Amino acid sequence: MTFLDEIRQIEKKWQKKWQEDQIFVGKIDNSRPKWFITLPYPYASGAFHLGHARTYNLGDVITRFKRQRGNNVLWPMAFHITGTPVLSVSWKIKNKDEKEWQKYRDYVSIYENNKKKIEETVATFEKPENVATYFANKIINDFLGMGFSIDDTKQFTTGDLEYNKFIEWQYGILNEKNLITKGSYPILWCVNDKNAVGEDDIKDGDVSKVEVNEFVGIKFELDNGSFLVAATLRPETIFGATNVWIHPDADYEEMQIDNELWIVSEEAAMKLKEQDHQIDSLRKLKGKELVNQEVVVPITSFKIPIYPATFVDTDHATGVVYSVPAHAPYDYAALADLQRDEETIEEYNLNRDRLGKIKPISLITVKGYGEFPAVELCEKLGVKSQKDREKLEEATQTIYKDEFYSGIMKENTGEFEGLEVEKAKDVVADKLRDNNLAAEIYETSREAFCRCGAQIIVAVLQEQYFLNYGDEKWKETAFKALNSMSIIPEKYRLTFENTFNWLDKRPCVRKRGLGTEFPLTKGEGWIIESLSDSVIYMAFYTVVQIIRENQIKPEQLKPELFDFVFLSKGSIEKVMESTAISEDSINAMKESFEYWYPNDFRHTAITHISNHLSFTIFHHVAIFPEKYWVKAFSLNENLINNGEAMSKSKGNVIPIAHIPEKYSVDLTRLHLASVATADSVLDWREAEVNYAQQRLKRFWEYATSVTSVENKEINLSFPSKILVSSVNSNLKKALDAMENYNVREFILNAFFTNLRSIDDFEKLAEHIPKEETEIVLRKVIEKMILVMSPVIPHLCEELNERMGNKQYISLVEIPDITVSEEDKSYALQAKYLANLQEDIEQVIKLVKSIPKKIHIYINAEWKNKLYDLAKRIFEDEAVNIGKIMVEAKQVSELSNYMKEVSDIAKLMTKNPSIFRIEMISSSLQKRAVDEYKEFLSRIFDGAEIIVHIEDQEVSYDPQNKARKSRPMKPALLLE
RNA sequence: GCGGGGAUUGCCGAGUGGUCAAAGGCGCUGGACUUAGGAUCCAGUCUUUAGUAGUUCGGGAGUUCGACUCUCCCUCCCCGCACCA
Repeated sequence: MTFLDEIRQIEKKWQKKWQEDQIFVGKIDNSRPKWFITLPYPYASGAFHLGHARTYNLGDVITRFKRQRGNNVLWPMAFHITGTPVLSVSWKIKNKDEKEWQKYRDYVSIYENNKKKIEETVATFEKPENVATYFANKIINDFLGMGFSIDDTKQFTTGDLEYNKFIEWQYGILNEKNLITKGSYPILWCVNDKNAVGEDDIKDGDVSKVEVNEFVGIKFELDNGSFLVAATLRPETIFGATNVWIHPDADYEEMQIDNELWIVSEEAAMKLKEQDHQIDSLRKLKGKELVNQEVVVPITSFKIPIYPATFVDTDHATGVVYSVPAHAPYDYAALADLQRDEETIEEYNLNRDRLGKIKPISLITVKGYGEFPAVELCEKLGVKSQKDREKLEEATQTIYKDEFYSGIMKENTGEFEGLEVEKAKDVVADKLRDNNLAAEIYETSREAFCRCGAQIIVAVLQEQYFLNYGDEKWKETAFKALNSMSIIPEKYRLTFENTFNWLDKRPCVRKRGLGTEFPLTKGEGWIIESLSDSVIYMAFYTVVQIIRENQIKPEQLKPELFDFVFLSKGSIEKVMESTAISEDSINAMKESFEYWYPNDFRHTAITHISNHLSFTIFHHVAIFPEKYWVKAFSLNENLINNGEAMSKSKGNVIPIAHIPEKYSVDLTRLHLASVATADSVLDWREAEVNYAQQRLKRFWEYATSVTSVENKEINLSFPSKILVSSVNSNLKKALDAMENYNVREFILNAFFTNLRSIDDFEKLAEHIPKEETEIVLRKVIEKMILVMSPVIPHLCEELNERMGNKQYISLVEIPDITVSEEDKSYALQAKYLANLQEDIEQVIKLVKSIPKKIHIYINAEWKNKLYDLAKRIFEDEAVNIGKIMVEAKQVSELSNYMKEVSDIAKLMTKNPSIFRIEMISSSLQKRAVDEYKEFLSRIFDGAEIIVHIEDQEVSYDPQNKARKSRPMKPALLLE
């Protein structure tokens, strides 16, 4: 059996045991500090992959660590199913959307081999609840299969009726506190379904995003008093309008709109009906009927003609365009076309003279362009006519950008002169609107179609409800909460602050998707938006189990119950009376909430900062008193696979369900948590996983070789002491790292560095009695498995059991580790010897001959004194030889060596870091070398090792090397 | 554009004021084991040298006794920008 096969069995064995004994179920225990961690509940619309595993794995390592440091831990899990994705999946499955079917066949085949079964399962997804149930089950199993120490007894989904009641309560409070406001709001809309659409519902919506664009519809008055409405993204160019373009062959419509008469294209009329206007169609007309009429330009009051142009798209905005040939490439091209198009001039009987006199009107100065940017660019790109769409698009984009960011309004724009285009745009639009010369018109950013085939337009919803995150007091309190929270890593705090500042009104209800009905508009079909229903649900974990166990019905979950349980408002008698829930149940809920809350730690991926996590803070401060605000957010970056983002199309997605067989759980856990810091992108590379596997295997081999060794106290030899001390200080460093939730650092010290210490020790093993090496190894391994069990819990449980312990190591407390002076000294000695060995090796390499004798000259103790002196006086100032000399002269041990002192001082000026090292005394250096002599001799092919101390025991020094010795750096002579 | 993050030795990546020529991995070179190894283990991997010294951490300037680490400018790269989970 291979190593991986062996540990895979072990992993399954322990997961089963943990489950059977329910060891991770959170229960109230007042004897220990509680610690309530949450990770966002998964959205159950598909299988989870390695990227998710990274986040949850980090959460588990931290959770297990906290648990083993004496905390009473609760880590529950629920599932998110509200919102549109699940619904959209069902819809597509039902409608036999082949792409979606294949996607879900792929998902199901992660868990299922039988083809027939796969088809059957996917077929059930035509019901949204089946999608959610199926994947919720799979995901929790995936998680348990990763050994995550989740309490799975407090599960719920956001579709549960009990949860809906909880959300209703929450929105009731938000409404009472006036944090919900009303207004109109533009959204993408399917004309067939009469419903809002999301990215999922739009054809190729995932490939090319569709956005809502806000146009300014400018009203050009006709002689008869009705308005020809031209839509633009650039209202500031109104001063350069030379004429209006109409598609001569297209259909237009005259209509009564909000007490005015407008003429727009037929398509536009249809769209405007959805944009919060009262509309009565009066008559249809062809574009050509308008040609040659005149209109009045708002603000300037110029009279300009209406001309025909075929580039006009009646399905885009209003189908009416005003021409600004100086700054709009299309307009310039169309004008040029028309001016030389005799046939059209004849056909519409255009006034040649007037047409010929139309010249571009420049109104914006832009860096890098002359008077007429559009003319310039058209010539540069070789635009021949208005049919050169591609070139014209490019030119339009370029000019739009350049003028937007660096354009300045010219003197012919009157009061707007000198304004930057970026600002003028809004100011001009405001002026037009204020004078009733313009209206908002919305259009999609590209032509888009719903999956049902119908066109997608922009509709304006009235009576839309918003969460008013812009509310000053709310924001202020949220900042207060943020400031008192831990953000881990701290560097993400700034992102939160930016998000807070930017947050404003946010629509919180929608007409589609699963979710809780909005309590303020019962019966109107408004659903609470699914990010807005997921912000304080951590509180629900604390009571859901009690609700279920006592068979409390959803309708009993009235607001006054939650008021009492969560906010201590009202009296229990009244709550009992109105809800008919028993006193015990109510008290149990209250006790549980008050015990577990607040949420001490919430860990997730950084993508949630700008929405979910920020909302969580906002809603907590709105609902709960300060003592229940979330205490800490911890974040991690994404995961990529061999340098590339994981994606279905690349076929490089690794599902969590495949991890145990493909790698092994503990191997994956170890590698995920140690290969990158939380705040950097983790690149999953097979070669590196392989390395982790080798190290894990090595650890396993060391560990299993000593599980049956009897643990008894013996006298330790020097190498054993070094091992024990370094492992101890490594573990101490590991625990310190965890104080800051630095998991990578933790594992590097607790595992990889320790393993290396053991490797080093093993090299010396043949000089040590076998019994001693085994006992020492066992002692060390025992400590390691305890500290490492949060990371590789399965292997540690197994080793723990093999060592004869009955208790789950996952529940054994990791004690504080102290590093004694002795430990420190051994660590320094070990380092000293390692450096010494390296130095010798280096010299050997250079001389390219094998020495018979190696003389080691250890420095005289006064040099240590000198280093100490320098350390003291030059803490943060430049090394000054004079000062050293003056100070040294006053120290009796140094005053005899002033010549040498000055030599070393020179060295110190050159390299001020040499004296900042940690040192051991020369006698300790000697002792260490003596202890190590035998081993040194062995690695250097039996060379004789002769130790000297400068000024004391120098029996042989033909090259006067002893003088060159420095603390921690003995001089060498090889012969 | 705004906001955030980043640029490290052949590659991937640690490191955030002094034991830094800079962890670890990969790759490469040599060795061990070997009549096989794409397996495993050991060693080496900027230049130079009896353990020294020199030049390096996107480019430029500055702060400091001292900078890969701090400040400013420049160049390039990545991510987010809302109603979507």
